[in-house]
Order: sequence, then structure tokens, then C-alpha cells
Amino acid sequence: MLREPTFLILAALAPRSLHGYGILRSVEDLSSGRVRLRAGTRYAALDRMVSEGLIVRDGDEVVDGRVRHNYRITSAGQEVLAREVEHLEANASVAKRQLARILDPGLA
Amino acid sequence: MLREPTFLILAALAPRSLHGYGILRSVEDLSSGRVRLRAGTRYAALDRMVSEGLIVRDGDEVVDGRVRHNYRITSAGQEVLAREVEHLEANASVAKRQLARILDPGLA
DNA sequence: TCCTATATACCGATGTCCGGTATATAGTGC
DNA sequence: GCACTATATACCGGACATCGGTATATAGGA
Repeated sequence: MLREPTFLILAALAPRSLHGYGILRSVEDLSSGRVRLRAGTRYAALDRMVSEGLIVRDGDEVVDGRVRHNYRITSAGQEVLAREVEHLEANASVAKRQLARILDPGLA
Repeated sequence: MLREPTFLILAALAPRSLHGYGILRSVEDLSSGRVRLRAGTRYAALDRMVSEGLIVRDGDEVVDGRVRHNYRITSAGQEVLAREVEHLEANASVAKRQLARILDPGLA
């Protein structure tokens, strides 16, 4: 299972390319403010995900004198994300069933 | 967010007490064989979870000359598990929305 | 003037898990 | 009789991802 920061970065990049800071804001937004990426996490995670083929560098732009490094998800990254969604749903589902068995031990 | 082994151990213990090996089988079962706990992971995780108050030792029994150490979830553990289920569902939901935006960029 | 937002980037510490190993009994297959 | 698998405990070193802090720089609002 992917870790939460890795998962949310992939989710952030699913619909469009983003640069580092945009990823940071998107992750915060997607998690309703719950997950705020640390600077150290972000760069380590992006480098790792590039080396794993989940994302690629998508060209650098210069905006207001600052360089932006853009990142784009790969089709492999999309597949990993989609599979991960299934894992999350499966885990949530079994855990809910187990919690329900506290009150009703008769269930399978 | 909890890691998958920790999450599945909590889920395994939600409806009833189990001993170490029973937890191992239950986790494998709950994850449809996807997650097989390593011996090292199991004991480290159980000790940690006891110290965090998520689970407690629930008495030792002797079965067929072998000692079994039983573990039971606490109400704090139940709450953590229930909250975690919500996180998983929320993450799965936003990721699905993001993946859908690949095909239909018009969605919010 | 200070704080926040935008934007990059590194580094040490921490925590969780992986992978291997050890020990012991009981049952099944050859 | 021998090997393998299941049941059951337990430790240890290593790997890896994230945390938390820090550094640098510009722009705009309080």
C-alpha cells in the first residue's frame, strides 16, 4: 500500500501537470487540510516517484522570474493509483464489517 | 494515516480477542491474501499498539502445551479504526474524482 | 516591519515495516 | 522413517518513507 503523501501526490497529478508548490496545495486541498506535505517529504517523494516511473518531469517554465518544475503522471502511475483506490475501498469495507461484528457477533 | 499492517491488525481484533498466530491468519484473510504479516512486523506492531493503548494483552492461555498470548482491542483502538475507515473512504473518493477528471476535465 | 504566500532545496532523526533466522510441537505425505 | 507444512512463539539488522527543521528568495498584505 502506498503511503498517504505518495498516494495524494499521485491523485493531485492525475488530472493535470503541476509544479512542486501546486502539488503541495492540491494535496492539502484533496485531504481537506488534513495532510500538509513537509518540504523534505515532497522532494524525496517526487524524485522517488520519477525513478519508479509513476511520474515524469514535464518541462520547466519560468514564471515571474522563478523556475517551476512541472510533473506529470504516467500511465503506469494512473494504473497504480487506480489499483490503490481499490485497495483502500477493500480495506475500508472489511474494517467496517469487522466493526459491525462488535455489536452483532452473528455476522460472518 | 495508519500503515496497512497496523490497520489490518486493528480490524482483525475489532470483533474478538485473538492470539498472535490468529492475528496473522485473520490479516491474511481480511486482505484476501494480499497482506501476509512478517514475524518481525507482528511483534513490533503488537508491542507498539499496546504501548499506544490501541490494544491490550487479554490473558494467556495454554493450548496443547503451547502458550497463547491473547490481544484485545480497546475502545480507543475502536475509535482510531473507525476514524481511519473514514480517511480511507475520503481518500478513495477524491482519488476517483481526480482519475475521472482525466477523461472529463470539466468537472470541479 | 513583520508575517504569509509563493517557490525552490537539503539534511538528520524517527518510525514502521521487511526479510531472515531461531525454536518447538503436531500432523500429513511419501 | 523423513520431509514438509501448519501452529506458535520471539529477536535482529537493514531499508525506506516520512517528519521536522532549516535555508534562500521574491511579492504582497497587515
